Amino acid sequence: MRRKSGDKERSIAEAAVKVFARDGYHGAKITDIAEVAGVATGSVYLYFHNKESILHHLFTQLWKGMNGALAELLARNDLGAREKVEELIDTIFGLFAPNPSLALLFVNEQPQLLREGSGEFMHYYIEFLRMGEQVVRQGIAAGEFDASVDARLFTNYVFGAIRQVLHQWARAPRQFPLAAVRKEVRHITLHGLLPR
Amino acid sequence: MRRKSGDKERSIAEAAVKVFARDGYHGAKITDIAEVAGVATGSVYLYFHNKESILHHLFTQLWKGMNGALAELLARNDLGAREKVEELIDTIFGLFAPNPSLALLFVNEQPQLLREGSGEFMHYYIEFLRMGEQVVRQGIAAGEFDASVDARLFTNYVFGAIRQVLHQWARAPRQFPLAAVRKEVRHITLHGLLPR
Amino acid sequence: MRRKSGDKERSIAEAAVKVFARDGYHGAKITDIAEVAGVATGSVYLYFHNKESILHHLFTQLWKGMNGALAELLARNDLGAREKVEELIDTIFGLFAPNPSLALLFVNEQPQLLREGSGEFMHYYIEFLRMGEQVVRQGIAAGEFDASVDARLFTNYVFGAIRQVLHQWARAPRQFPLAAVRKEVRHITLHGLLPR
Amino acid sequence: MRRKSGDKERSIAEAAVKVFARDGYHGAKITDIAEVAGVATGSVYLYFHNKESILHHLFTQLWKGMNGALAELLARNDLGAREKVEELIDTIFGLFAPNPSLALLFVNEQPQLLREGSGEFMHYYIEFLRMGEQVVRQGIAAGEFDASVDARLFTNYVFGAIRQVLHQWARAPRQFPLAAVRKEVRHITLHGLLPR
DNA sequence: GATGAATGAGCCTTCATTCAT
DNA sequence: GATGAATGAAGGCTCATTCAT
Repeated sequence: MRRKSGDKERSIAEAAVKVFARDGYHGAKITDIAEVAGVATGSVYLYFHNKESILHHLFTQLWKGMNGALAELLARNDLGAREKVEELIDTIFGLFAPNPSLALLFVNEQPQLLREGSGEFMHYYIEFLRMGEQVVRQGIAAGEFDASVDARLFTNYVFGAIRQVLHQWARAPRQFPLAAVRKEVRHITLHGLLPR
Repeated sequence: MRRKSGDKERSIAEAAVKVFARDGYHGAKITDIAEVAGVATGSVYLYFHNKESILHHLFTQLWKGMNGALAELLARNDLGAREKVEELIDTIFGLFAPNPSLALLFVNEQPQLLREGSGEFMHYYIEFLRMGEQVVRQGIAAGEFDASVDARLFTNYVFGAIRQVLHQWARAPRQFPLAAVRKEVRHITLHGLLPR
Repeated sequence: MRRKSGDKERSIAEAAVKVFARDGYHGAKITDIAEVAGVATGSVYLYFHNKESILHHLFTQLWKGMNGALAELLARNDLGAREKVEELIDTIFGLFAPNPSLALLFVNEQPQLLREGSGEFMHYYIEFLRMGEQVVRQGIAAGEFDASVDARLFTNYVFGAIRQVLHQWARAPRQFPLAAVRKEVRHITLHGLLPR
Repeated sequence: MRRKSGDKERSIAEAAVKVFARDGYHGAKITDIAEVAGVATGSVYLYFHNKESILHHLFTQLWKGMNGALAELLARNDLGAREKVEELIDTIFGLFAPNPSLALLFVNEQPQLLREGSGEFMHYYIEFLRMGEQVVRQGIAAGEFDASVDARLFTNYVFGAIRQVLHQWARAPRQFPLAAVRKEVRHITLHGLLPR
């Protein structure tokens, strides 16, 4: 059985993750991506409109996934707000765990993409944050969370924290074992630095 | 003859902050930096060896400042660990407050620079994190902080959180008034999400 | 797909000979070479690493040819030393005859290249001179040549003489018809200025 | 006593000889010449119109000297044609002997200058060759030289030969001691390669 | 006159994108 | 669809020249 053409698109996308992570978006050459993907340079343009659209495709995929996971979580009635937060942290880590390159890409290039402020992924990103805020608000309303916390700011705060920690892990997976990191993050997020 | 003026170097550096923040390092053109600085293109090269060295200069300055502030804080005997943490957060915000562009530059380009893993600023950056850890450890030893916290991870966590929050502020200073943000960050960092 | 054609490399090389001869190496613009070659600017870099390597390529080719011709000559048993010298002079002229631009390039740029003292062509150049000396020494040993002549110096002397004469010819082929020049050079080289 | 301003012009010219010889005309930077001359960059332009004119000045001086020496020689009645040729060779070597850099400059840059075909020095250069031819013709007429020699070509031939030999000497004065070289050149020029 | 900082035109080179095969 | 050679726009950097001091 021959590979379907969808496979080629996927292999280009996967190659792009690696090369973008390794060389940075601007340092990455289309030719290198094609080589890693095992296709000809020109073939990249059969599946993607241009270099930028590859990056956007990756971020759209990524944020669609994060968004979907959070949406699912939000809908569950069997979990309290705190459990949802814990679950969300686990989900995010789980999403990146198999692919450190993806984490590096995510950490390194997201700021640049935000500068432009456009792209399909923005939709998912913004909604993701909004849903995050909602969880916090629900928790506050239910008395589970500290009422003095600003939901929007807190969401950003945690989001940035997790990104940095993911970055450390992706750069040196041995020094920062993911299981430990994940647990620690949950704890800090919930309890802060002061002792109970 | 005309004397080489420190003013000109500074104005180029300041222009670079603006243009790098606006267009990103790779999108920034030396010609634009020169224009914003009010000098000729070639003059940039009287003060900086090349484009990259401008960026490194800015980050070195930045981290020297952060590092110095933290070193000073660390040396003070009149403050407890918690007060030091609070003070540090204030200091960082204070450092960026007058210059949102600097915050954007800092957030956008630092990941790229870390990928290379070299540069004078790295020294200050690494020591900065190390000193951060030390404050946390002192606090734990003094019983001020939760002993179950991992100092290194926590420092990274907070660092990432602050970066993200700064980013939000720099992109929309009105929506995220700095004073409020700063206070909130102190609170979350210390108490976490759960109510006391 | 389009196949990388040896023709294109050759046409770039030939264009480079013309443009280098006309404008000098430093005055020559890659864009002009590409234009003369009938290719796009960027195509030059598909076949050559950079401007300098084009020049080196040309000189390597040139000296490989000169070297090969002399090596062949040296190996022949059917010729005496005097005949070899005569033949060599003819060969050199024959090599440049179809291409005055090549002679100009050779005369104008060789000194600059020697200043650097590196490059693949140096190997062939040095060996060429060494073989020239050897012919002279053989002639002396066989009693064909004046024993008081210093082989090394003589080789350089004649080499310089021929270069200058070639230069004159290349600048004004009409005024210095090659056949006459060639004959005259043979005569002077062997007999000098004084009458027999 | 203060240095006269003529000194400054001379020191720039001398510096230019060194720097041009070392780096080549195109590789030489005005700033470097100024530095070697011990003056400010801008001062160079008080004495020379531009970079090219420095080179032309040097070559004009050089050829004026060569020209003058030959003119003097030509006018002497006490010497035969052969003695004049010998004397001329000695004169040329004598002119460069104290300054190898000048010889390098002369050898390396003359071809480039001839490409342009203009400049005051051309006048002296052409007349120099013409006088050289005249000596040869006088010698032929007097029965001192081989009548079958073409005066013009011979002059060029010898000129090129001497240039190359000078080049070798200037690059490695030890390996090619000037006195020996000079004597050898006289011999070859007069007698050629064949034994008497 | 002297200085050297400032200028800006110019060119080599890269690489995203195209297109003949 | 697939290929990879070909394209050419764009920009970092140099350095001869100028000019304010």
